[in-house]
Formats: sequence, structure tokens, C-alpha cells
Amino acid sequence: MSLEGFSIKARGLCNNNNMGGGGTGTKCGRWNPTGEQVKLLTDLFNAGLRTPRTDQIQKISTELSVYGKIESKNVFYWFQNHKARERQKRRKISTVDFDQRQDTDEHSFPHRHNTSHHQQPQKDTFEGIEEEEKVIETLQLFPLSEVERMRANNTTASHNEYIREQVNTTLFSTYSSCGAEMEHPPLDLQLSFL
Amino acid sequence: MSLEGFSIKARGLCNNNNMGGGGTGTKCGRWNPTGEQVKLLTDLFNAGLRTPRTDQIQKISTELSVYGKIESKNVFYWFQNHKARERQKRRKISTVDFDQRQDTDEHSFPHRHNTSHHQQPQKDTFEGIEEEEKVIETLQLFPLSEVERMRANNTTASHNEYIREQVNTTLFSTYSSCGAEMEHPPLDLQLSFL
DNA sequence: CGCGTATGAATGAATG
DNA sequence: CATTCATTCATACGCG
Repeated sequence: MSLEGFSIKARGLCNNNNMGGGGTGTKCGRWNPTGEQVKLLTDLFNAGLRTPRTDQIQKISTELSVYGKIESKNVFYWFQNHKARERQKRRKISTVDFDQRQDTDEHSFPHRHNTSHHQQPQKDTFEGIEEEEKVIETLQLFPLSEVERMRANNTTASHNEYIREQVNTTLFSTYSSCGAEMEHPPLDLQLSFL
Repeated sequence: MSLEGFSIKARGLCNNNNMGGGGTGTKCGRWNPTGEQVKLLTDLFNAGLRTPRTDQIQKISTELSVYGKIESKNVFYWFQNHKARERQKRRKISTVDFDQRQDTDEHSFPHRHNTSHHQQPQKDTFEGIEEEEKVIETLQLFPLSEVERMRANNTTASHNEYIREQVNTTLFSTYSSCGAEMEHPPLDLQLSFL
């Protein structure tokens, strides 16, 4: 456990996914991707794959199954999550306002498995700054032979961001449904900045 | 490589002292909240804030930044964790019920992993023995003054009808040309096996 | 100093 | 696609 090095988390507590068809003794009910699986998925993601179709999902799943147990839905969820968090990160993460600018470190936000690709400093716009899928042309990710050419005219001019505006509604609905467990009267804080 | 597990916290010392003891924020990997920061966060939580929205998170983060280095994601995580742990605690207590189970293991999570759904439909559904969370409706902590006027046009995302129907169905049946997806129509990213 | 606990961080799973 | 819940991993800290 060096402190300077990379502590490869290896995600391995119940990581024995290699049971093949047995499916026994898997005490953890949650899929725990292996390193290879993650790598493959990440590569695909970086290659521009964001929302694989059903058949793609199945193929990916099949391919990944050699590394450990996996289901199609895992792949499905993985892409969903990965994409969502990529977005989310741009919104939440490190949006240090103009207030204070401590240029202490540039790696303010953690990158879970981001393989060195553009991480432009985001503005906290709720939309827009996405869909910028980069397109690679020849991706030789796998030991197989055929490398499909990828037509890269995506343009991704998708402005399909459905404005899920939740400004004023959520504020109250949140409290009405979520509630708060406080036995004390609503303290009137000086939270005016909110 | 599976750099998905890297902790960039790959440095060692981090003595972000706090609590009014002086102490200066040494930029370390992990955010260490200040006493004031914790207090404010806790106050907000006690005031009923459970899952702040993005804009709230940012404001909170900005506000807290005067006490020390902080990022939006820290606020985000803080609320996530705080809420989760409280629920967890409550669940654990309710599990004990009248029986003192203190010998077998400390792992007292039901771990009901079901491939169907979970038991918490939405925000607040408690087992039973909890404290009767009160809904604060007179919470004027968050002025909606000009937020509302900010939003005049909504246009109501009508195309929000994504077929996010259950995973399984989507995966193993015809995708039925949702038309809403197809990230980039062309890009037939067929990486070997796809 | 080793260990248990509190908690920050991450992510799989699911729902709307 | 957004949001949330649940669970787990990784650390900082305090204790004995």
C-alpha cells in the first residue's frame, strides 16, 4: 500500500465473476465488472458509443461474458450511467464560481475511468455542452480482424434536451413528498443565498 | 488499462484541519469539511433539504467555499450520504426490533436483492417505527422570487416519451425503432463483434 | 501502532 | 435522459 502509487482498487471484494454458468455462491447480487470488462466498455464509450441498440448490447454482453458473469442489462445500465454521469459531472463537479479560484490542483474532480479525453472546463449550463461525441475512425480495440469504418458525420446537432425545468415546482414538491424528519420547528436560517 | 479504480488521491498527507482550530486546508484527495461547513450542511438538512437540485448545490457550494475549499460534488455527495446513512441507520434499528442480535455478525443489511424492484417506490417509505417525518410547508428558506420569472417559456418537452420501458423487454425484444435514440445514426460502430 | 468507526466517493440498479 | 436509492470502496481519525 504505497501512498504514492496507484492503489488499484480492483473492485474486488466479491469479484469472483468467473463462475461461469454456476451462479452459485455469488453472495453479492450486484454485478461487479472486472477490469477487462470496464476497459472494453470504456473503450466503446470513448469510441462514441453512447446508447447501444439492443443487438449491440447483446453482443457486447456476450463478448464481455468471457471475462466474467454479465448480463445484458448490466451493459445497458453501464452505458446509461456512464453517460448520465458524464453529464452530471459537468454540471455538479467543480463548478467553482468566480468567487474563489484556488488553482491548487487541476484534478479537482475524480475521474473514475476516464481515459484521457477532453475534459473541458464546463460552464454550468444545464444543457448544450454535451453531445459532443468525438468520432474515431479506426478503432482497433479488439483482437479481431474487421475494423468497421465509422462514418463520422454524426454532427450530433441533437437539441433534444428536453427541458426538464424543475425550478419552482420541485422546490415544494420535494419537501412535500420527501419531507423532513425534524421534530423541531422549522428553523429560519439565514439561508438567503439559496 | 483499468484506470477506473485509480484514486488520484495518490498523495499522502492531508491534514485539513478544521473546527475553528486554525488549520488550513491542505489540498488533499478527499474533501474534509470544515466545522462551519458541516454545520451549515446539517442545518440545511435539518431544515428539510434532502436532495438539493443542481442549482441549489451550486449555491451551497459557493456559500461554503468561504470556509474552505469545496466543490459542488462534495455537497452533492454529502447530501446523498447523509440521507442514505440516516435511512440505513433507521433500517438497522428497525431490524433489531426486539431481538438483540449481536453475535452473529454486524452485517445486518437484509440485502434483498431482487431482480424486479425494490421496496421503496419513491422518496419516503419507511418501515414503520420511525419518527413520523413532518412535512414542512412553511419553509421559506428558499425564496422563489426571481427564480420563477426566470422561467417563462417551458415549451413542455413533449418528446419525453422515451421508451425506457423495462430493461428486459427492451433488451430482448424488438427495439421497435424508438426513433428517439440512435445517438448517431451513421456510426455503426461495429467493433469486431458488434 | 493496529483497528474500528465515521464518512467521502463511486457506481450499479432502478424509476419517472 | 434525469434522478434517486442502495451498496460498496477507500480513508481519515480516534481509541486502546
